Amino acid sequence: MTETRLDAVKLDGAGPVYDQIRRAIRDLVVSGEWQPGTSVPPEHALMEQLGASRMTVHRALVQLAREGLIIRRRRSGTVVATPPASHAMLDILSIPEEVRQLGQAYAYEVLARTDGRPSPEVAELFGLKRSDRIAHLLVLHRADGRPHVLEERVIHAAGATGLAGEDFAETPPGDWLLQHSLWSQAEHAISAIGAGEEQAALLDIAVGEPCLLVERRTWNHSQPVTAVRLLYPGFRHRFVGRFGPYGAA
Amino acid sequence: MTETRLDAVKLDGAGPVYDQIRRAIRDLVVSGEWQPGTSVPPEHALMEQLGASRMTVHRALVQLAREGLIIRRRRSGTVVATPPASHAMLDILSIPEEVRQLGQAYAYEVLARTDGRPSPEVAELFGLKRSDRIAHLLVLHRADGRPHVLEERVIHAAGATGLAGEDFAETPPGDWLLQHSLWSQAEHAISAIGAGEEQAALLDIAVGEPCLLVERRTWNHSQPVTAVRLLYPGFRHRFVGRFGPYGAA
DNA sequence: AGCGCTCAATTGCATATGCAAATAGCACTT
DNA sequence: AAGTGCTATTTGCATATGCAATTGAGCGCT
Repeated sequence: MTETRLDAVKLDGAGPVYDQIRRAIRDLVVSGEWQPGTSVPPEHALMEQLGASRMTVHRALVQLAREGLIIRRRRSGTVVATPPASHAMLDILSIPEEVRQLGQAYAYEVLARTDGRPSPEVAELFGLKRSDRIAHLLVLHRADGRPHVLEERVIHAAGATGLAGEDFAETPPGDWLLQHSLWSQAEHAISAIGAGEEQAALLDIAVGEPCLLVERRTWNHSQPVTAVRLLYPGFRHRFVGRFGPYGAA
Repeated sequence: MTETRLDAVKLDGAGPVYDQIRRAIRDLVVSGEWQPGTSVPPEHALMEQLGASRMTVHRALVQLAREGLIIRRRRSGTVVATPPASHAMLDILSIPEEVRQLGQAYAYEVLARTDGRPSPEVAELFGLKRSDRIAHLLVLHRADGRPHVLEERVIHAAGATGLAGEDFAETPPGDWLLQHSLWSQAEHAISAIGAGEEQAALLDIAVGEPCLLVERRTWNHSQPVTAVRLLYPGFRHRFVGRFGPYGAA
């Protein structure tokens, strides 16, 4: 349990004190400066460091805990939570996991990879400079041997450390990115489209067969990280969500 | 601004006091007993009624406000919020709104309506008894005159007051239900499917054209309210969502 | 009627204080 | 080694208190 640097918590004087504290700590967490697993200073320490009462510090920490950024336990103290990227989001992000949860055998092949500069279309789509270095991948995921989803992905080298030396033989790029990149923003778009010729061949379906197209782009503090297009044969996939009128259940 | 009944707030003695208060008021709101717009008793009143300190009452109310169930303003007091069903959820629920936000003219036709008992399939799909009374509707929504989405809907009469006397001439059923029913749970499923013959004719597209199928079922405290299948021509629709690793942005 | 002023109701925030509950770590025993 | 119990640390909860900020409502003046 590594220690965190206490003097890293700095207030900005804007708004209520408890909220300054909350934002200060939140920023340290989401920026990665306080890594998951490191322990947050106890209320007494923050109280002295910041010159606020314990209840005020408490209020900030309680709120952060409710937001899931930190985990608090009596006596053992407060630690930075491991980001839900590897939990809640995993359902959507990790295809191997998705397939295994269906009780099917997972496998994948990297069909193509090109490293270099983005084409004009890719640069446009993603807001990249033509001079940025990227990797362009085409991956086919299989469930019980049958084609499950076709993945076309662009990875921005600057956002993923160790990209050049990785051949994705062990881990498909989506899962690899979970380990080797950070993201703060994501955008999803879902639409329906007919399979093109090449796509149909790879997915082993008829040309024009309806498919779900999931497009996802992720950024880390406005720097692009990756963009992906996932093409699912439509008839055997559904995306399901449950919620109540006041939010997810 | 109607008044709320103060003695309706009852604690159950389970867990922290602030949370008992929070749940007590939340239940009054989500059950509809405290209607949107009615004013919640001020902190002092609750404090006396419940024998808790103001800060404790305050804590419960602040949390409810953050959850969006109530709205608090100094001096004017606290009122029950109008359910986000007509706000956040509206984006998805109200097709007229969706079309108008695209800057297109909205129109709709009720193509068919049957009132009676559910067929075995409908009963199965929805967990209804064969003896329940339902309405079965087929509605076509148009944007700028062109078919926009095809809606097939089942409404459980017991969950929607005034269903029998409503002909949906003024308001399409989805929007009408927002006014005349409550829901506490919803489930969405999105998939891709090719248009069938009848569907293609109605939507004015080719048979087999890829479409987005959105299926939604809603319940009110485990009692079915409505189920709907929305069929969107795929090429001109996308569902977009944005979020960060710690939740929606 | 309209305008501006004051007053008081109500929520927002922060502090100080005390006790309760959980438990990590340690000393001690078996 | 394994259990057993004590103690100190840390968070959780509730209270009492005081002041600040906002603003609806009434009042008085023109």
